Amino acid sequence: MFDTSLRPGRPIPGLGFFPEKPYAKAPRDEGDMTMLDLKLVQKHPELVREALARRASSLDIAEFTALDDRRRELLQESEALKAERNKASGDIAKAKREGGEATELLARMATVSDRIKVLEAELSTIEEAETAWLMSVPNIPHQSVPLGQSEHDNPVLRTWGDIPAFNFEPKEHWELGAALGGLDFERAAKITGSRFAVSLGWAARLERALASFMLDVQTREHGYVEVLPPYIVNSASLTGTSQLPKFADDLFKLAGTDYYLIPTAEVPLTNMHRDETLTEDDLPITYCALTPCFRSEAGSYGKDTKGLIRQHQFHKVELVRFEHPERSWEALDLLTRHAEVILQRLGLPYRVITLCTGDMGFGSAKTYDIEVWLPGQQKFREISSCTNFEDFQARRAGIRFKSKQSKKSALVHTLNGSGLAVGRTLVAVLENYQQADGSLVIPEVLRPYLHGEEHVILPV
RNA sequence: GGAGAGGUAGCGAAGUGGCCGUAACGCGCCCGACUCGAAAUCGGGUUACGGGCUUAUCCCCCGUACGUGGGUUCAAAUCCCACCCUCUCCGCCA
Repeated sequence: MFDTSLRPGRPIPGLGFFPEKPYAKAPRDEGDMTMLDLKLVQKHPELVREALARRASSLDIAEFTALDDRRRELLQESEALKAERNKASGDIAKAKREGGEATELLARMATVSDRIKVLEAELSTIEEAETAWLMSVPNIPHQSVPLGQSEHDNPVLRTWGDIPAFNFEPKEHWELGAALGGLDFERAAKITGSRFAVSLGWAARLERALASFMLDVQTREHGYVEVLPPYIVNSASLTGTSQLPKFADDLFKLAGTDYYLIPTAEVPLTNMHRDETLTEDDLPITYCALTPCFRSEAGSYGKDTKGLIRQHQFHKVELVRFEHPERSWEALDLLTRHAEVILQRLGLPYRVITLCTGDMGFGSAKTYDIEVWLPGQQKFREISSCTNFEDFQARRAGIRFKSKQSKKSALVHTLNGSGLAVGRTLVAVLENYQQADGSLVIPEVLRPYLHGEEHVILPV
């Protein structure tokens, strides 16, 4: 079975946020570091500062604590006034019922109410600033994450399969796909623009077969519940999974609406349980979905301009897990294995790398990337990214669970990973299964999905 | 797109300015009594979040929340405005 010897150490309690209720309690850690996540900032600024430094974040913690001190001040004054007003309200009601007058009280309450309005106006300004600050703080990397500046510092965790030796010069997938009449980039550019592709005939069928195969393995063998979610989501969902507010430029927004095309099924799947309190027995909840993904690819001009590697639209089978905080680290290992199985069955060589602190995603506590070997490029290329967010997304999205004993609610841990990116898998199949005569052999596991087809032959 | 109805605890639902929001009433759920055990019946309990206090996730005190956001008022579930969602009917549509 799987090698489960990988066991990251103790997690650091997450630092995160939350759109509507930014001051929720953090889940209990195994140790004694029970505290509000804000208190993590307040009581252990050195821990947070160090974590931010590791991610090259320039956020100023003093700025935050100043805001928070002011917030408490305002809150306490306005709450005291509200208590007074509530009490006076009862007295006024009583006086009126008894036919009396309460002119003096009414006058004082008018002043009190005005003061409350002033306080609350300032309070909401402060809270806005505080939330903005919190929203821009990346997650704290797990202590097992290697330090590093960029993708060049990501250590290889393991490799699988042998790099194939070709007795001819292997072609790149776009060349092969075009030659075999399955990929048409020129017409896609006419229909839409650059970074789009038309698949036709065998290529379209092969991609559909790959997607079906992936879904079957994940649902039947790994127990994920198949979901067909909306491909369009609102800004609250994107905030929950942390694409917003910081990464709006990477998204396609529908003009005149609050709607966006999904950049990944992670967004609808994770937001399935936004603002819900689950029961402990519900966990883990595991979903998978095949969806198109839409990305603007802003800032990647000139990269991978040819072929299917970097498209504005691609299909992906995504895996999402909602886990008990005590089990999320073994779940990350499991999730990664679930993605790897697909490549193993397809006979595609790959390696797993651990993203270093400088290369991790914004909300990630730890990420493993799976990279498949592409003979045409003579390179390993990312085909899956498996991440444990710990409570980072759960805090923003308000996803809790109630434990039976303590009756207290805590934040769940969320994880996701591609299982796999379908378009890139097609690329890998093309490049790894190409033959000297320019034809393509269909991987055995896909043949049942293709009515037994074994080859794609070069058209005469 | 047009017309109408609605959104209050886990669910159903009452409440139309203060005496009703730890929210009536019913269901569910938890504990107890009765019972050999169960059902039925009877009694009790059962929102979340924030602030303060605190070693503390207990207790206690205070605040907030009736779809969302504004407004009127000393006081809003209740009155006014805008928006969102659900349902019914009509039109249109794959």
